[in-house]
Amino acid sequence: MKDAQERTATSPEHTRVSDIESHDCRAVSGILQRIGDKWSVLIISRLGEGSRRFNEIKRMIGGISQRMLTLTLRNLERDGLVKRTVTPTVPPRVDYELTDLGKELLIPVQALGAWAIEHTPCITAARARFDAAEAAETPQQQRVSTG
Amino acid sequence: MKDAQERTATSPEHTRVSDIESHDCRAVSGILQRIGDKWSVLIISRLGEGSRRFNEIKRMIGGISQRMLTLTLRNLERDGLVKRTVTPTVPPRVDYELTDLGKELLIPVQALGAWAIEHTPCITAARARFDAAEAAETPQQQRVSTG
DNA sequence: CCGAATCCGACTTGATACTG
DNA sequence: CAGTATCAAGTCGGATTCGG
Repeated sequence: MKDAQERTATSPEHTRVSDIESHDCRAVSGILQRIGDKWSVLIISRLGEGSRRFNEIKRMIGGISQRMLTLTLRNLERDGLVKRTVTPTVPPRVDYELTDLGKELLIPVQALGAWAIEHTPCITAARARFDAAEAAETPQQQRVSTG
Repeated sequence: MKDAQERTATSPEHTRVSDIESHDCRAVSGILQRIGDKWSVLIISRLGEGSRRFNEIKRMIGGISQRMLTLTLRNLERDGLVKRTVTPTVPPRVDYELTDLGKELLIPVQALGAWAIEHTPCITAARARFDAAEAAETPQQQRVSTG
């Protein structure tokens, strides 16, 4: 509780940016930032296969630190997306699994995932094209004319 | 180009985290971080209605700085999601619109958006519950037992 | 009107060490 | 095994300023 930086940073007072028209989009944006935070989707996907233990998840993902795993898991739990079950045995055991809400989220997330997998080559190609074009014109021009 | 910090930060060499099984998930994660970066979804949504000018988007979203709008738009353009059209008139005019790829992305994004709008109350409630429970046990205990 | 460049604060992420 | 605490670095985002 010292830093108070690890929780959600959505300022409740700052929500009224301009008008009511954007409240839908902000909701979407908020969800996307929660699940788009680099680890959440990976975890949710793994958990979609079934209940998993802490280090099991850690091992499956590979590259995540305990800190980030704990943090992400707690945020997910906080949002009611995953359920945490502790078994106070001598070697402590904690299992995580998706809640019904989490399982529902899995559906649109996987849809997006399917899109991503299908179109990643397109995006990669687009980036290559863009970078090439940028590199070709930067030395002398801004971004207009040339042809 | 001084800082070179504004472009994508996905390390190409670091992609091989552990094994091949996670390559799908990392693709999803990558896409999610692109579109989950606080402004992309808002912009894509607005652009889904049709072609828009720079300050038009800025005004519609409200709360975004030129810097972020420019940056986000360029990243989106780089990924082949939006098309940029300049009209070199005396007051410069630049229009942005979704490409076909962008329009396709709009579909799963809107699905996720629908989910978000529908379940935001659930999540908010879950958060409230979690925070209340946390506040009730933190003063003396960690996260186990209590009852 | 569109956008680039700079400065700077805040949040995020990670490495490491320590506890139960 | 599971989780916390601390510290350092990297990235993001915003205000401001300047140019076409």
